[in-house]
Amino acid sequence: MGELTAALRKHSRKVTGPRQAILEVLRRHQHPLANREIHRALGPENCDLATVYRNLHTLEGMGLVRRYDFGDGTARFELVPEGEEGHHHHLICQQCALIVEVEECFPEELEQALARRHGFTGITHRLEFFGLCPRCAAARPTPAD
Amino acid sequence: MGELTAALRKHSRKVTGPRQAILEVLRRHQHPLANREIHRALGPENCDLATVYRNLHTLEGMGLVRRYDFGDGTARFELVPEGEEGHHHHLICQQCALIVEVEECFPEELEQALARRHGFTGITHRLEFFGLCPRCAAARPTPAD
DNA sequence: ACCGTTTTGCGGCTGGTTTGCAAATGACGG
DNA sequence: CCGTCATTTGCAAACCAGCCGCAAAACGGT
Repeated sequence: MGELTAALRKHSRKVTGPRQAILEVLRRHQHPLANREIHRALGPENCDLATVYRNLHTLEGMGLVRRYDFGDGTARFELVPEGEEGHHHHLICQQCALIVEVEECFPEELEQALARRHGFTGITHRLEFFGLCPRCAAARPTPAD
Repeated sequence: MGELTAALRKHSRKVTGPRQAILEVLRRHQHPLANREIHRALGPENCDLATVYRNLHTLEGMGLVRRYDFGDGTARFELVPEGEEGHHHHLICQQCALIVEVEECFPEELEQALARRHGFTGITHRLEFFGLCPRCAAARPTPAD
């Protein structure tokens, strides 16, 4: 993939096996993946876990990959689609960890107003939704009040 | 404070020194506090760090305390005010960690629509804002593009 | 093919959080 | 006021995601 090569060149980085393999894994999976999961998908034999960590950090810095935090103490990563700019959020099932991508986003004008009111600049936000997916809700009718 | 006692009773929990002390610390501070900070405020002599962790977990489960995640790998806790139901969010300076409470929240109707569309129930969300506070912005004019 | 720079693998280490276990403590009935 | 029993605490060790240093291996441009 030329895009990877180009991005790496621009940062004087090298096109290595692990890097390509990691992006390939992310390309195959459409959900945020944890370092550990990527490592497992690569085959622990082929690449050290530390290398996975380092590369995701690097790729994130180059904007090829986006980091998500679901609050469980594990960072997850998704491939940033071609020319894609804006971020998106997720709806996560608290039971089975099913992840659904969500296009809703916090209203831009509200965010700007908020920033202005407090004099903050360069404002961003982190937003994730949690709930019980249909499958899990069916399997567990009423969670015992 | 009878509310603490009542809540503890309801869960067959005991009213212990550390528990009261922890709530007292949270009552005095209006910002989310990390376990370590609470421990320090208590005087490391008076209560073990592990106890702080355990109690915050317990208190969270009883709804007396609310957990916040600012994405730095450290959980923070705030006292839930009397009869307070709704949560609130925070605006955090990425430079100096200044925390401002914000009343803006993700639009209820959008969240409901989102849940309905995907068949999710019991939906909640986690939302925090990040940016550069006025002080830090002044101290660091242009973050070098 | 050569050389300088970047990466990798490996082991060790950090910092937040949890757990096992024996001793201490709170709740409650007598 | 005291004994009993479940809960809680302190302590230390275990855990876990993530990070670091270093020597060896891989890459890119010549």
